[in-house]
Amino acid sequence: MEVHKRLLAWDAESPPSEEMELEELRRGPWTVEEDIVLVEHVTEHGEGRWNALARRAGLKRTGKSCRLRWLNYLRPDVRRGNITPEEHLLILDLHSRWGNRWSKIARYLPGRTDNEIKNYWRTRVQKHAEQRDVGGAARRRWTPCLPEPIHVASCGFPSSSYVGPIAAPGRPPPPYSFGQPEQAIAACTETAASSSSTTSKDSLPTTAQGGGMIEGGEEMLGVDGGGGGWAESQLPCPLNYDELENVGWESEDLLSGDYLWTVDDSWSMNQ
DNA sequence: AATATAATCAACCGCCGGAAG
DNA sequence: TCTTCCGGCGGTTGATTATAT
Repeated sequence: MEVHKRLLAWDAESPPSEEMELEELRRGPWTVEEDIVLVEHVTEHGEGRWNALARRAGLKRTGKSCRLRWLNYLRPDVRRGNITPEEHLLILDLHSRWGNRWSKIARYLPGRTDNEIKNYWRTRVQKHAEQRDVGGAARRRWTPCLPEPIHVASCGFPSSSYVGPIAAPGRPPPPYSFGQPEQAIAACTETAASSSSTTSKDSLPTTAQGGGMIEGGEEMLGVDGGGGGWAESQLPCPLNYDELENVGWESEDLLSGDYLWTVDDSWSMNQ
């Protein structure tokens, strides 16, 4: 709020010149110089009012472009590097609930941007899905299958309605480690509550859990997720990834998607 | 070593909703 | 109440890099 006031005052102090308005906007990759200017101005004046910021900074960029550059690249807390197995599973899980709500999903992955997650999904996850599924039907179905194995892996027990397979053939089942589910749920709820602008609109229906979602695969991949899902207050227990590794579930297995796909394949065979 | 192909990622575009005038 | 502006979001594109032939 304070920042906003400061920006308003800042904007009023020096209105944009006519020449600047007429100048051509730059597009394409950002230069180091532009980055420095943007970082300095955001540091000094704070985020928001991106159009004004772009003008004041003398950047020949749109406000949108500045915002995007800051959020996706220049922001100090942005995390770079490979997606970890934990993040991978979390992305799969959250996507199964909310569909392509990338910004929403990104809130649960500190330091990751919606753009990064979106790219990750399209290039790694979706690609893998296409390779594994030539027919298309299974692709639409696979995502809703994921929450339960993840739920089991992280919480140690299946949800009540789940009837699908848990363990991949030739593998030990994921560990059943009860831990403290109350704490986990509380932690998740807290996270959900602290995420900005969470409205009832964003919380998907709570009717279906686990196996109940399998039938609704088609809708699940659409924007806004469609049918079944969980409310945010029903987010998963934090993934107990260490325990997965302790019983022979390697990071590579999870990241390669083989386990996840095997789950889907097994489920398909049961039908 | 050169070329083709695939994978990755930064950036842009268009739409939508909310705030302000 | 209507209009305009701006920020946010998801989808898409295009450039760059990596890998295969």
